[in-house]
Amino acid sequence: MPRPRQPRLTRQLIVETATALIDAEGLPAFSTRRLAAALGVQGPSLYNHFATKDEILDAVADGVTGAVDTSGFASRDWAAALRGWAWSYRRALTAHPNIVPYLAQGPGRRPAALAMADAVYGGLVRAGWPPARATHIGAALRYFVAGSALGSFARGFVEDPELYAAHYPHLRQAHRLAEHQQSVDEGAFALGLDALLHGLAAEYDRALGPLGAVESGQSSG
Amino acid sequence: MPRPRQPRLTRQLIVETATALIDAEGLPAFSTRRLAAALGVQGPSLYNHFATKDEILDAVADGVTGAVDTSGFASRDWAAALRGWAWSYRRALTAHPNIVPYLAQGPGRRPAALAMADAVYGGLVRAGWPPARATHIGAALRYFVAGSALGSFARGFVEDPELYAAHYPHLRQAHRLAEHQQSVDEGAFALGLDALLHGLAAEYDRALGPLGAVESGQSSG
DNA sequence: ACCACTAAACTAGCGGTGTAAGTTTTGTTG
DNA sequence: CAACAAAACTTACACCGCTAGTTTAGTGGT
Repeated sequence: MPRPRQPRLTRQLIVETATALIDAEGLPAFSTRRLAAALGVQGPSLYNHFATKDEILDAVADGVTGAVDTSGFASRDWAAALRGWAWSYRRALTAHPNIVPYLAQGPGRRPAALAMADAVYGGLVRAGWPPARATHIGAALRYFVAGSALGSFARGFVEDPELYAAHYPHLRQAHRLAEHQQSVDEGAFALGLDALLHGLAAEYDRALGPLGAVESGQSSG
Repeated sequence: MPRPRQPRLTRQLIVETATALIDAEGLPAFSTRRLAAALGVQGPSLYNHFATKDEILDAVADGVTGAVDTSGFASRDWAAALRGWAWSYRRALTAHPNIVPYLAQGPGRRPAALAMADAVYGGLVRAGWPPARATHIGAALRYFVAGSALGSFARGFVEDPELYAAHYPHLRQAHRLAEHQQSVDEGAFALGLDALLHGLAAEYDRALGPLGAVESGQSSG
């Protein structure tokens, strides 16, 4: 049954199905043959549209990153923009937690990720941060967001609390919290983000003077 | 050639060889057959000592985590202890960057990771942090360290700077820095860690009073 | 209207993977 | 010395990513 009247496969359709499949069954269970089956097609047919499995995963990851909102850098002060970006970034990743391991480790050439980095870097430089500092800040926040989305020890705790209690006495309490895994993760994220931004604000004042350099892209210094 | 006079395989020997192999050739290239070959043995022989490939990887990951130094929590104030731990943690991960993706995504039951979490949590609580806060702080720092070890955009930038310059104007400078990838990563880590600790210190003073609660485990409050 | 060409599916198959099953021999223990 | 466990072996299964070659439906040119 070759060359149907209407193509059954599209890059977009493949990516959407792949995303749904990964969301539903996890990254290890995701294979080209299974993806093809979900599309009603034989395995190798995918290679008419993508050169490699990683290229498909890159497209999926790019779709996830593309949902991140960086508009704050155009309208708000750098700290508020960073905060909004970080939360949006986190939301995008936790919406598709199963591709995060791939996304986090990946160089790859994913336009959305580069566009995001560009927006953050540009916004920080425009706010007066020295270029090198802007690079570091963007990277540090990415580290934090990606790490938080990757998974917590809470997820790793086993069901039986008694099993570890004897060996690791302090974890008794923390262990109980594993039930509220998600809220722990979010609480840790909120706390860490606040601390990071607080520290950055102090650094900003120290390095650039409390007068503030170029505040919002207006009026030079 | 079954059952040699002296066993050729040991759990320890397997883990050591696996670590070396992953360090040398990367995680994707690591397979049970290749590991067995490196040990002068057929593939399935490994299963006399480990039930599954993941169990081997868990052991490797545990070995890496085991090198993290948490002794600071016994001797220094919480902020210094956190700083020392974070750097030690980072050093342990960057010493074996290739298993980090596995380690980061994995819950797994790895005693060293649990011992580490226990030491951090205990140290923070002893310093006066409320238990919930201690959990969050430990998690936030793990997020940051794991994220930073996983990979930076610097590593992801392609060789040809001109290729992206047109599309993402702000990245021109950052792009050049890709050559100094390692120093960028480390700079971002140092900056982020300082900011985090600064923010936490402020929070500590605000929440527990500038007098400090129980400073070093002595003298109740 | 025909013909060449391309696109998009197919089938067949290669080399590799993790691991289960059963075999054989060695070392240890009652 | 017999019985048993341990630790290697061989064989084999189902799956993996991907290549190669085949077949046909649609498309552009004359």
